[in-house]
Amino acid sequence: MNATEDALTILRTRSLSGVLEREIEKAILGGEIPPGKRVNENLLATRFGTSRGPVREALRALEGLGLVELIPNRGVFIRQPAVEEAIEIYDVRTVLFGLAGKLLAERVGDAQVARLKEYLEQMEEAARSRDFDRYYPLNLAFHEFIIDACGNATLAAQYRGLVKKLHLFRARSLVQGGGLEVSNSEHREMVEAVAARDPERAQRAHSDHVARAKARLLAAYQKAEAQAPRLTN
Amino acid sequence: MNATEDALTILRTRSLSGVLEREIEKAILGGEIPPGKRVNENLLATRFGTSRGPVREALRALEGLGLVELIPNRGVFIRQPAVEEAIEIYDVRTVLFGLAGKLLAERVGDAQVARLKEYLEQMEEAARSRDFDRYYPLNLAFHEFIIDACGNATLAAQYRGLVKKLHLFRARSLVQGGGLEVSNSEHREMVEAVAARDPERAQRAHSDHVARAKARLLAAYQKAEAQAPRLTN
DNA sequence: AGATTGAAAACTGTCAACAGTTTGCAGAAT
DNA sequence: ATTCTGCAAACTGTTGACAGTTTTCAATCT
Repeated sequence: MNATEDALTILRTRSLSGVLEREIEKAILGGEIPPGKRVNENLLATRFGTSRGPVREALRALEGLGLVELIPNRGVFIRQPAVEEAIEIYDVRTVLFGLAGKLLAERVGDAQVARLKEYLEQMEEAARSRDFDRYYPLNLAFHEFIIDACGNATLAAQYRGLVKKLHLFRARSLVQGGGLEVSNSEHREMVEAVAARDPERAQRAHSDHVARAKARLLAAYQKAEAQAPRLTN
Repeated sequence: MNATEDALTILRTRSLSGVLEREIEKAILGGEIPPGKRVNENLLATRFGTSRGPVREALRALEGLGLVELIPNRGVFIRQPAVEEAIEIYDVRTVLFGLAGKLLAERVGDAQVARLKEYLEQMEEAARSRDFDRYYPLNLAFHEFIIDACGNATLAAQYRGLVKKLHLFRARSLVQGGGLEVSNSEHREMVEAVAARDPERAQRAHSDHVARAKARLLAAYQKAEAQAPRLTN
């Protein structure tokens, strides 16, 4: 039953170019194809065992997501956001995440609050033991949970698109700058505001969290720039 | 010179599928292809004198914009947002436009303030004389100006995408509900806050403006629903 | 040696055709 | 009369090939 069900769902939701889109996106975000580089349609086609048609369709979809850029007669290139664009993205993320916090506080259920507190405790424990490898995926899941639970699919889609673009930022290693404890005290305030069902406070807590992350990124970036100016070219 | 320049720029920025994308988008937003209807690839291809390849690429791009939906083996369908999605979009627009107002207040120049006041006066005049046909494009240009002048291209792209989606909302005639004078007093507060270079006040004024537009839409929608429930199915 | 030119190779843009699926319809069975 | 069945038409998904452009590289010239 499992096998047939799988086959059915696969066939129903297939669309070669759809699969290709996800697969190519994975290759791009995984850094397999370095930013700035041209994407070779033939290479991708042979790699996935298809013709160039579906590959081109997938690339056009990725262009809409802002992950690649299409230059006529030269091909598609992996986009490479400059600092300015990263800042733009952070500003937009700030208000989007704030809205997510507000909406969540308006509709959150007890079970969801429990989940949030669970995440919080696990992250605090990971932070105490300086276990970054454990902290990072928890942090990701925590934010994903909020974005999903706020109940606005439009917001979720836009937010996820921004995060993907941010992954192409060349100095994205700096995005993590800021330390675990600092970030976690902000998480606590977010959860408390949501648990109190206080939309306004939750909105402020959530947007402040991203705004501070932007400030941390900027500080780390300027520091790195001073040490190795070549990074910024 | 004009002709050669035109030809050059056309050739440089060409890409048949890019042109097709804009053209098909125009056909969709213009209501030529009604929401919910399937788009016939062959028809579009013959209409524009191309083969189906570029048409398919353009449709995949439009799918990314959220204007059409792709169902495997059945084709692409014009999306038809429900009220719930329209509400979602308004909520996101609210915070995006608020951010635009804040950013604008932080960076606005005297010339831009003058332009804003110009728009305001023209709109007020049109409102006084109940000239809706003159008011509507002015209102559109006013909002476009703010979105462009705020200096955040990421925000502008997202905002424009949302507005396009809203055009597919079946009861979009209701979007205009609310009256010219009400809306214009809100415009005045927005411009004054920006002119005062008060980011916080500008953010509130701008987001309140969209939030009130959402409320007006909802009121008009529920009223229409009570009169003709079939609209809501 | 370095710059320049020209041809070949590689790659993108587009097309027409074929395979497989869905849809519409006519005829048969109930 | 209505439902079911099976066939035909229409349409989507995908492919391979061809045309035109860009890139690479070697031979030539300064």
